[in-house]
Amino acid sequence: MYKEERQKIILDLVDKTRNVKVSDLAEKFKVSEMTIRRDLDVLENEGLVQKTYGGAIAAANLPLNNEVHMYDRMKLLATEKQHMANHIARMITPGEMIFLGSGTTTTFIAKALTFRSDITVVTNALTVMEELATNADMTVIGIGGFLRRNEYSFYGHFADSILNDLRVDRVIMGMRGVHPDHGLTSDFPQEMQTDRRILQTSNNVIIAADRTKIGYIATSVLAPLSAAKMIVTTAGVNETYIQRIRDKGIQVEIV
Amino acid sequence: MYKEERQKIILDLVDKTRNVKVSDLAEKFKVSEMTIRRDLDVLENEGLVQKTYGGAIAAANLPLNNEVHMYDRMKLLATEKQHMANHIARMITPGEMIFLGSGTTTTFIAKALTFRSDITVVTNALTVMEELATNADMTVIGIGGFLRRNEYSFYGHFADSILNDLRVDRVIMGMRGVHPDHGLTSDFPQEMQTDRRILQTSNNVIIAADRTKIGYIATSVLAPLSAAKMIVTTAGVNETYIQRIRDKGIQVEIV
DNA sequence: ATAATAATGTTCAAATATGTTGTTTGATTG
DNA sequence: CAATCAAACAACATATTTGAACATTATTAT
Repeated sequence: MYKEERQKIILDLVDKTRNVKVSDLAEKFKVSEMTIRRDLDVLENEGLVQKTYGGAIAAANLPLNNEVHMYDRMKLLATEKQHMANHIARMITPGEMIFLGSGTTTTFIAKALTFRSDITVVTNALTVMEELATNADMTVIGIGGFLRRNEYSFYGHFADSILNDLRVDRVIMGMRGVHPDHGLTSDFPQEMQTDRRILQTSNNVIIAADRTKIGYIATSVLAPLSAAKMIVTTAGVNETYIQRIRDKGIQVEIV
Repeated sequence: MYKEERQKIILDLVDKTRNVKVSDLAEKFKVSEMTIRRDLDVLENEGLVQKTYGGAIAAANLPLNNEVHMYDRMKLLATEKQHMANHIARMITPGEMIFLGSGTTTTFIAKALTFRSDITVVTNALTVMEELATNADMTVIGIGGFLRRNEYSFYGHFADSILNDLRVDRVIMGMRGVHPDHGLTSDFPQEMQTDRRILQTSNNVIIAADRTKIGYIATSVLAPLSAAKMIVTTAGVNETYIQRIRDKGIQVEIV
């Protein structure tokens, strides 16, 4: 792995978790802590993260004149996700009952669905519930359970028991890692059981995963790739992975 | 958590609530009070807060943004409910597992509980989930179900089935009507079943009902008064009703 | 292949974050 | 206003992290 890749992944992690540890990263990438520090130095100089004693957090403030790059990147990432979201939202036909998972993209999808009153949305994402509670008027079913704070999602056996009784036309969820051989993986083992149940509530599963997630292998294996019917990702994705995923009979759309 | 994050959160809190206590912060972040003082020193040196004896307040020179105004205005309008909320919040002892229903007052209670990491909160209120997801760190269990939009609550048989498996130390909920003879009544028949289950999850039920609710009879009869252990209401309430409620052995507190 | 360059690893003294203790300072109340 | 008690602080203790300097390994160019 090149240091550029590593740094990109670190940046993604910081964006997502808001806080990383040097020791964790060193272990994760199997490099010395010194190397991680040097990576963080680079990222800090580009204004992308803020180093702390022991690790780093997301950059404190918006870029100054010379660092417009970062702003553009953020905007671009947001636009890409927005794009994916709109694309997926257009697939949903009147009368459908869909499940929406947690994550930025699915929240965008919820936003795109607010004017649709002819569908039913089931979700375990607090952000989706909020969006649809205030700005929409379709039927919304929330999945209860334990609150997972940094993801704003609900999981655990209470969630599972509701999911047991549900069957939906379509499942739409994000995924931390999508790999041709290792399948669908996530970062939070505690939510594994719940995520698996979600996948089982329909055989029409759409995975929304931007290009950084394709080829990535996270810690918890949720299901083989065949659990998904379609992967929606963003431009610039590694084509080799895409080919191998398509070879497995999974539809892939790049938007 | 890094000190930078902690300081950021402290700053947010100061902005939001106008004043923080060293002891509360130390407990919330599980660090020593000395550490909090050092954090406040940093923030004070940056001109972001002003230290006081026992805590800190927002820096005097900071322009009051709309949000703060809004908060203050809300607080002013809802002083009575705020009062009730604080009163009830103080009853909750460490280690307790409580149920919080939906409504303005219970949302205020949630706000008052954000500092408490030693309790578990079960709720069917979207507003409570939001509040506790962003500003607190105790265990939160959400009750799923159908979303009731104008009340931001969840109800229905999915909710019921989770409630079936739960038993809490204390139930705190609002009530549309509280009458000595007609008992506890609500306005939304569809939620009746769920509300009844909620009442059954503990025999320590506290009803928060401002003075306008006492003596009122709404359309759906949920339970006789004896389902409640205590009614908390506001000054100016009709004393005749209060007497008759007390005669039934229900504790009444007027705050 | 060999040299040149870049990336990464290693070591260790200095720096940092936090806790602890004993003392001082400030607020409150009879 | 003195007594009292909680809060603040200074000073020290400790565990962890850092970064400069140098060593080693990988990559690229000649």
